[in-house]
Amino acid sequence: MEDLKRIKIKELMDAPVVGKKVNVKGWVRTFRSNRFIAINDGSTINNMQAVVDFEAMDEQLLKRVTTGACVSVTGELKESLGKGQTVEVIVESLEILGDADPEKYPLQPKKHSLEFLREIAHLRVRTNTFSAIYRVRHAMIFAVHNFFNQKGFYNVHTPIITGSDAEGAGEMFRVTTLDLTNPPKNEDGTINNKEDFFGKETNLTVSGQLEGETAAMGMSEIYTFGPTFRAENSNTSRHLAEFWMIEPEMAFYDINDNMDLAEEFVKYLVKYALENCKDDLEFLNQRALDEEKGKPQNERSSMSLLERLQFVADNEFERVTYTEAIDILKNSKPNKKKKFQYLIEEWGADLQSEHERFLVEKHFEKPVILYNYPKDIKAFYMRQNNDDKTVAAMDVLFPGIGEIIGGSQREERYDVLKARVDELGIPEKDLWWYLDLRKFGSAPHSGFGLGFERLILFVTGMGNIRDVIPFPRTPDNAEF
RNA sequence: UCCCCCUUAGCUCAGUUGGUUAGAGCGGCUGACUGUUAAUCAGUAGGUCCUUGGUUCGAGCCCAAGAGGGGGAGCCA
Repeated sequence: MEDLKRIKIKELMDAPVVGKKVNVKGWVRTFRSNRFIAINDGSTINNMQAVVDFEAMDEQLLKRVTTGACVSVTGELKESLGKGQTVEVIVESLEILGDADPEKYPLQPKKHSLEFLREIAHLRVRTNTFSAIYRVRHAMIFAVHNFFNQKGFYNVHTPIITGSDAEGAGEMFRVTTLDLTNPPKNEDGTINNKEDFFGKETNLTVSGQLEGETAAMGMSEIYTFGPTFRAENSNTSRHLAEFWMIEPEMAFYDINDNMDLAEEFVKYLVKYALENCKDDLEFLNQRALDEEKGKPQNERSSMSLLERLQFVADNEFERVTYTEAIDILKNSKPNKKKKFQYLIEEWGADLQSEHERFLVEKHFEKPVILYNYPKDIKAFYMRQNNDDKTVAAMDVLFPGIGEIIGGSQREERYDVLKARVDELGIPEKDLWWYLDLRKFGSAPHSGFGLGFERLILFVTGMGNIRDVIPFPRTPDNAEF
């Protein structure tokens, strides 16, 4: 084979130079008519068609061109005679880089269930659906940094191993180097954590917020984007034990500034996807439509994926206080007809997902930001409002997904925060540095957390969060 | 953690009231054809009916326990 530099399929398709000799490497999707090899290299959802003259080629070599095999083809780029593509490579030389035994290779040129593909997560990236999802995921990662960079926010790496167990966002994964079969003990029989690597009990982070706040109290506007770990025994299509979270934290922002930023942020991401992931979103749009064909009419969504994304980009989110939401729910049909599993009786009740869904999907039919929640159902660090009953918390709720963002204005008044910490019995030794922020140059500030995979669920139209991260970690599953 | 559903060929699924040799489509293989688009046509192979135990003359089908998967709830992002 001639020594020709490999070119990506995306490059060839974006700017095809007909008549040029090119080398393409990738994985065989199908080999039709003993003549047409559909090659995909992951640079785009589109395949490059390579045309071989089977009468002039080694039959044994062509036999090895099977679904899943990795090949390198070299030849002239020509306008395609067929209809499905504009250009194709007329193969002069063909090399098999890696065989794939068709009797054993699990992917076939046919539709596979998502459940089956989850079991072969190391190979599912070779399907249109998953490569499309991962390309969109990449675009969203890029867009997150782009958005904040343009706005003058600084990215901060908060620790993944944390020594404070006061974050209160959920069950934590223990990090230890102690010998679990024979751990060092104190005289009273408890484990002696002083012997552990850090000389104390440590865990994987459940949120970078508290550390993020320290950064905001010196750099004004920061954001984190990192892995987050929750050892909750959650078995749903919206929860992962290991996920990625974006947490901006802004000095001098009140709850309204916070909601403005959250809305602007999500809209930016959705618009970015619409503008930069056209091919992939069109494929995912069609995939979702095909999937819905199998569903009864009343379970189908009123808008297609692309329409939904455009709708979110174009329309104001509805902003409703908790108190207003309770009124709406109390007087709603399902509440009066006792259709809710949990009926709304009075102010103070925690909203269940059936209530959130009603507000978002039935009542307003658009994304909703709920804010000013009762303080008793929210975290200790949220700023108490003047009514003495509510805190300046806000949740952004999305159709089909529920809470995509949770945030608040933070309590910046030392006395108020200290009283709340004491009231809840949170040990001050874990939070002394957090309280210090309120002692020295405190400032009103706000922030929120966006669950990255939940955003990807929305943007790709997928239904299960295990399909929008390459290797999902969930209870009882850490395969791969 | 709780509730519900599922597990039959490589994949997606059918399998009647408990009855003789468990089926289809797709995929694989063999051959034909050759400008195809998940190519087409013909033929063909392929089964621990999730596991264990039980009921029965007889279990893919009934019962119990377990494993795996899915949907929903809670928790949350």
